[in-house]
Amino acid sequence: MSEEFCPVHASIDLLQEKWVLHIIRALLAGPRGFNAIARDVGGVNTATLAQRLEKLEGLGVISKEVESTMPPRTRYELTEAGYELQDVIASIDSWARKHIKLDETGHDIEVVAG
Amino acid sequence: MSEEFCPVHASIDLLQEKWVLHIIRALLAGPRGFNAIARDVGGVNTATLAQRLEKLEGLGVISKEVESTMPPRTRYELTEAGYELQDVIASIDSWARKHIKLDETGHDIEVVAG
DNA sequence: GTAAAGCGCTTTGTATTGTCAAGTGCTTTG
DNA sequence: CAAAGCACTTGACAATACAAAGCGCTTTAC
Repeated sequence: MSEEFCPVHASIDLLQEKWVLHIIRALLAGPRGFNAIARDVGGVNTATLAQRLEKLEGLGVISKEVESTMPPRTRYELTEAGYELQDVIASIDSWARKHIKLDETGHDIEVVAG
Repeated sequence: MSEEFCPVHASIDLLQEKWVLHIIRALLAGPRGFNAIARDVGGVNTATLAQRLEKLEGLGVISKEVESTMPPRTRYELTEAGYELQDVIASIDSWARKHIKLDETGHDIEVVAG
């Protein structure tokens, strides 16, 4: 019964969680506060974002620093390990620019060979 | 109000959908049938898998070939564009091997600086 | 000098999404 | 000749994400 542990499978499980890649991409541009991440990511709801950030912090991908409680000011940034995810984002970036286009309607996406 | 289109954001939306990266990783090892993908991916339910495959086919990331209807035999494989996602999987792979470990309990994962 | 906007969240419903279990009709393997 | 495998579908259920409102307080904006 022993499912042997596969780190690649585990990290895909992590990265495919909704908003995680978006959050990492946002933080690669530099440290940010809660609402700034929400804006950069676009369309995430704050309850979900709070929970994702908490999880990523617990895992050691990002770190949270409370700079002041009142007025509230928090700083999220990538840890050393988290920062190394830049290669993943970079390869998504170059794939996307080569293969992702808008279709004729302008509403949907298509993947082209180009 | 015009949200300008960002292909990178759009492709993250695609790749973060549950099971998508696992499916692509499985198909990078070669073409496979429906149940073989399910086994490689591990833990996906067939209803969800069917719908993910249909979507990926519609986008042009994978192609489906029905080899015989009875007995049923189908072949899914990556398109040219889909195959180029190997760089994404490869960078996840090398990040994972460097940074993902099991914690002491053996039940949870942790991200280490290493 | 006061109203509005911003900060980092939490809370309460509701909608969307994924899951479980079972089942289909047929062939090949044991 | 029963059991297992193929590629799925269906329907009821559970987990997840959502929108919207609100908190207590400061900093801008008029």
